[in-house]
Amino acid sequence: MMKNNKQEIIVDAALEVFRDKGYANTRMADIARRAGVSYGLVYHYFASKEVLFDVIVEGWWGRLYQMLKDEKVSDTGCREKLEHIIRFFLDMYAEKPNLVSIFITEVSRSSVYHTAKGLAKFRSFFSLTEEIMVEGQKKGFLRSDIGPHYLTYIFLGAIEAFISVMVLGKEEVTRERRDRTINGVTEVFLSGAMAE
Amino acid sequence: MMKNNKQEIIVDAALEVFRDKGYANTRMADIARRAGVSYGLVYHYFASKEVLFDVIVEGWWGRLYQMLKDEKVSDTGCREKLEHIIRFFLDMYAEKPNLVSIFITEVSRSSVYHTAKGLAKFRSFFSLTEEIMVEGQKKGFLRSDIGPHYLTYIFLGAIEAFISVMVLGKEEVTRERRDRTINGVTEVFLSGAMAE
Amino acid sequence: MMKNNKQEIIVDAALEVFRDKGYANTRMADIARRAGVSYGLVYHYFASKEVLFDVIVEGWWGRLYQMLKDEKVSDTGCREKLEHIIRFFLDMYAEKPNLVSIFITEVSRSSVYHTAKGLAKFRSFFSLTEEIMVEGQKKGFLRSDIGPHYLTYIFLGAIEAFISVMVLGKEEVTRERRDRTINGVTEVFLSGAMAE
Amino acid sequence: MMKNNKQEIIVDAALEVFRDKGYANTRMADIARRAGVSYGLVYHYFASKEVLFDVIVEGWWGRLYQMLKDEKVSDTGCREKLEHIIRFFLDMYAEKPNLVSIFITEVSRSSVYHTAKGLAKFRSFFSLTEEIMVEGQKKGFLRSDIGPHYLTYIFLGAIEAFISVMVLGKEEVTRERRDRTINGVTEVFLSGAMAE
DNA sequence: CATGAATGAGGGTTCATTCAT
DNA sequence: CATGAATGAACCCTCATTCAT
Repeated sequence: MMKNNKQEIIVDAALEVFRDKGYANTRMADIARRAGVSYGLVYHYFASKEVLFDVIVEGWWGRLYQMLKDEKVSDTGCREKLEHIIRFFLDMYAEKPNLVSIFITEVSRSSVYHTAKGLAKFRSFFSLTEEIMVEGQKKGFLRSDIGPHYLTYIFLGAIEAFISVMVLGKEEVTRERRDRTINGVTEVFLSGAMAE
Repeated sequence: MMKNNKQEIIVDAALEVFRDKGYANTRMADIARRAGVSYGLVYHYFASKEVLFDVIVEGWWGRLYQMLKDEKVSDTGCREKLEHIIRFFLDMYAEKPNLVSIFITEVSRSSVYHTAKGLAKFRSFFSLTEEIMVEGQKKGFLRSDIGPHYLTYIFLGAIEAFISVMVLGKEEVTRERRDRTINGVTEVFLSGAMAE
Repeated sequence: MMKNNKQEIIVDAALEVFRDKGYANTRMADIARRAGVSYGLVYHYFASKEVLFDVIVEGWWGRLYQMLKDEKVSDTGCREKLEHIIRFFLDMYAEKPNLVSIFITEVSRSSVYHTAKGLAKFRSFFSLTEEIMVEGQKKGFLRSDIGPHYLTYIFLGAIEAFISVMVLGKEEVTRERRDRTINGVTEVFLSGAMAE
Repeated sequence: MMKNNKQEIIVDAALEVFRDKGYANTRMADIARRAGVSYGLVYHYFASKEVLFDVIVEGWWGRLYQMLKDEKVSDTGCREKLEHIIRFFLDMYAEKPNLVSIFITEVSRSSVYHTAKGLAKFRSFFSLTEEIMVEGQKKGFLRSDIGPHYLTYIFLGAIEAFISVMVLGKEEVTRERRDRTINGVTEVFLSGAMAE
C-alpha cells in the first residue's frame, strides 16, 4: 500500500500524535520527532498537515466502506451483518486504536467544519448501513413500522457510544469483552430493552 | 443568572462562533466582532478563551444534570423518564441549537484531551442515566440479563446519533418531528428492531 | 495623510530596510526592529509584507502621477515641463532617497512586481509623459519625424539612468548638481549630442 | 565553451526560470524540472544557486565587454559605433531574450546583486562606453560643453528604456523594428528632439 | 554521472493576552 | 466600563544544500 518505509513511519507517528493531542494541537514538529525523522521529511512526503491528516482519514473511510460493501453483497442473514458491523469497529479499535480514536474525536464529531468533503463521506456511511436495514425490512426480519433512517441512527449511535466510551477512557478490548458487546448491542437493538 | 447585559451578548456571540468554527478555529476577535464589542471587553468579563468556553459548557452540563436529577426523583414510569430525556435533547436543540452543537462537536472531544475535568463530567452524565436504567431493571420494567451499562450506552448513543445528524446537517426540528423521533427511539429501544 | 504616528514610523523603517536589502531579503523582523516596535505591531497595521510594500509603492505612484497631471494642465512651455519632470525625480531623490531607490531597484524592473497591476501603473506613467511629447510636437516645438513613443523612451530612459547611477552609488545630490543635471539632460535631449 | 551537454541544458533552463520568476522566486527544483534532470545534478555542475546565476551573468558581461572593446578599437566613426552598441542590445534580445531580460530585471538594478562585485562590472560597462564618448568629443564629432558622463548616461539610459519596454511587455523585435529603433535613438541622441 | 531522499535553519504570519488611556 | 494599540511566543511551511546509493 505504502511504497515507502519512511512514509509509513510518519503516518504511524501522526496517528499517535493526532490521537494524543487532537488535530489542532498537533505540531508537525511533534510528528517528525515521534517518527524519528527530520522536520523537512514530513513535508517531503506530505504537502501539509491537512494532507497528512486526510491520508489517515481516507484510510479509515476506505476500510469502513469496504467492509460495508462486503456485508451488503454477502448472503448472510441480517443479524449476522449487524454483528459484523459491530465487530468491525471493535476489531479495528483493537488493531488500530489510534485510527478509531481519531475517527471518533476528530472526524465523526467535527465533520461540520470540513464541510462538503467530510459530510459527503458521512452520508455514504449512513446510506450503506441504511441499505442493509432496508434489506432486513424487505426480508421481514426487521419491523417496517419504523423508518429505516431511525433504525440506522439508533444502531450506529449505539456502536459509536460504545466506541466513544472506550476511546475516552482509553480502554482496551479483550476478545471476551468484544463478544459480550457484540451480543449485548445486537440483542438490545433487535429484541429491545424491555423485560419479557 | 447573568448579571450583565454585555456579558450575555458576548456569551451568545461566542456560542455562535464556537458553533460555526469550532473551538480551535475561533478567534477572540471573531467573538468580539460578532458581539459588537471591542475585544478588550471580552477579557474584561472572561479571563481567557478557555474560561469563556467553560462558562458555556458549564451552562450545558448544569441544565443536563438538573434534568436528569429531576427525572430520577420524579415518580413517573421508566418509559416516561426515557422519553423525557430524549425530549430534553430535542427541545434543547430547538431552543439553543448552538449550545447542543457545541456539546456534540466540541465537548466530547475536549474531554479526551483535557482529561480529568471533562471526563468526570461525562461520567456523571452516564452515571445519572445509568441509575435510571438500574431503577427500571429493579422495577422489572427493563430486562436484567443485559448490564445497565449496555442499556445506557445504547440509549444515549441512539440519542446522540439523532442529534448529531441534525447538527451536522444543520436541520431544524418541528414539534411533529420531535414527537416522531421520541416515539421511534423509545419504541426501538424498548421493543427492539425485530419484526413481530 | 497617515492618521497614525506608529504607522508612519513603520513605513519609514520599511522604506529603509527595503532600500538596503531589497524586497526579497527584507525580514519583517528587521522592519519592526528598525521601527523600534514589536513584531506584531507591524501586522496590526499592515496585513502582510506585500501590503506594506504596496503602500509604499502606491505613495510613489501617487506623487508621480500628480506631478505629471499638474504639468500636463500647466501652461508653461514644453522645455519647462520636461525640466520639471527631471527636477521632480531629483528633488524626490533628495527628499526621499529611499523611496526613489525602491522605485528604481524594486519596482521599475522586477518582473515579479509587474504582473498586470504594476504593468498598468507603468503604462500610465509612460502615457502621461507621452502626452506631453505629443503636445510639444503639435506646438511645433518637438520634431515630428520621430514618433512620440521614441521621444518618451529616450527622455525617461535618460532620467532613469541618472537616477540609477545615484541610487547604485548611493550618491547625494546638491542643488548645484541637480541644476547641472537638469540642464545637461534637457540640453542633450532637445539639441542633441552632436557638436555644432 | 560548455564542455558538457547537460550543463548547457541546465543553464538554458535556469535562464528561462530566472527570467520568468526572478532570482529570488526561482527554486532550484524549478530549474531541475525545467531541465528535465534530477536536482542533485544541478548541484553536481554548479555549487549553488548563486554560482549558477553568476555563470549566466558572467556570460552576459563577457559578450557586452567584448563588443565594447571591439568597438573601441574599430576605426569606424562615432555614429557607427553608437549604432553598433544599440544593435548589440537589440540583436542580443532577439537571439537570447531571456539573457537580456535577466540583465534588465535582475542585474541592472537589484541593490542586492550590487555589492561591490556587481557594481564594479557596471562601472566598467559605463567606462568603456564613456571612452567612446570621449573619443567622439576629441574628434570634434560630439559636443564638448557637456561632460562625457552625461552623454554616456543619456545614451545608455535611452537604450535601456527601449529594452526594458520590450522586456516588460515581452515583445518581439523584427529586423525592421530594430533598424527603426537604431535610427530613432541615434538620431535623437545626436541631433536632439527639437524641431528644425 | 545521476538520483532523490533527507536535513534543518529561517521566514512570514497568527493570535491570545496585556495595558495605557 | 470600554477601547484597541501593543506584545511576542509559537507554528506551518519553504527550500537551498547534502549525501547515500
